[in-house]
Amino acid sequence: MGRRKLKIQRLECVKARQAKYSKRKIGILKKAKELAILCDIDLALLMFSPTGKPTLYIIKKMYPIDDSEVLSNNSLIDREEAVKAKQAELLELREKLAQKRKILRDWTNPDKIDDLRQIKIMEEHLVATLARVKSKKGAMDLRTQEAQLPGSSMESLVFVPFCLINE
Amino acid sequence: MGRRKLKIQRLECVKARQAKYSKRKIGILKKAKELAILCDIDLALLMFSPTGKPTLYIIKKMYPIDDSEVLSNNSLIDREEAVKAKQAELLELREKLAQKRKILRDWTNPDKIDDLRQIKIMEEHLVATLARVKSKKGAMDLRTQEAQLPGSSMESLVFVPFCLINE
DNA sequence: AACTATTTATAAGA
DNA sequence: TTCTTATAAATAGTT
Repeated sequence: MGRRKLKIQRLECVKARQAKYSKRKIGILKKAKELAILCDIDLALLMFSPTGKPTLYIIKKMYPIDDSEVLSNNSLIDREEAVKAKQAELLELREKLAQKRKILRDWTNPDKIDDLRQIKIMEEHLVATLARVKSKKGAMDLRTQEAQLPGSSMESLVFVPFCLINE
Repeated sequence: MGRRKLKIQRLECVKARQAKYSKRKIGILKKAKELAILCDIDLALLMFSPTGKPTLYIIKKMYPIDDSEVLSNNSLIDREEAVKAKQAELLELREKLAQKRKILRDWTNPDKIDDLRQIKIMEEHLVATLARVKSKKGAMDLRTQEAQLPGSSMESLVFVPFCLINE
């Protein structure tokens, strides 16, 4: 799409890479936004510039979920029992939430990461874990090929621990 | 790019959304690949089809890191001391790795997620955490706008706990 | 899946 | 960066 056809291969000149990134970044973000709006889907795009600056773009559908909706799905228990169950559940959730909070603090705090080797091990582990989770239901190539995860139903959760080391 | 100009707004017909997704998905994946190759960058794209099928596309630079490299950076300790330090470090890392493994098992096991409410809470927590992490160094809108994370140096790690609930 | 008329993205240059 | 414009590429509507 230009005066001449461009070969898709690594641009050797650093300045050329940066200039190309500046232009095409705008293009791909526009494409992502259009796709998400037209098709009404969730989409996330994460990219690092040649100088290492990350850009995260998330378009997300809204999911109206409220308690009454969840409650109405359970027609086997009556109103009072449901309320008691909910209270117990809330206590449980509070505990779980505290756990998750601790976990995330651990993972997102760059200060705790003490050297390159540890980062590398963590990364390898994340990649391996991601592969293991996916391999349960479908095959993929983690490095360069498109990966297909299984179709998901109403309640499915897809959690992608995403870890990139950047130069 | 077509017989007529298309308004960028949610296509109301379900079949039209699916058809559009099929076509544009190919396009955006090609764009992502070209950008990553030309500019030699890390890039990840995650999207859910209108029927909920996730597609994860990761292009990643290779980072040649080996022990000798790390070792050579430390000119204050001699060879023998370095080896001892490495051994102690390895033990530590083994412990940490076990911790991480446990954490990931927890996060990536869909069987442990027991209802919509918990998923929602987890998601909200992840979004909040992500926002908190980012707000340390820059502002952004998590929902629809492009987010700029700060530039990162040689050893920086960007960890994005990515969680989307899909209908 | 395939076909094309058009629109859109962008390569090269300023 | 930003703009210009010739050209390549993507894709809308249709079969």
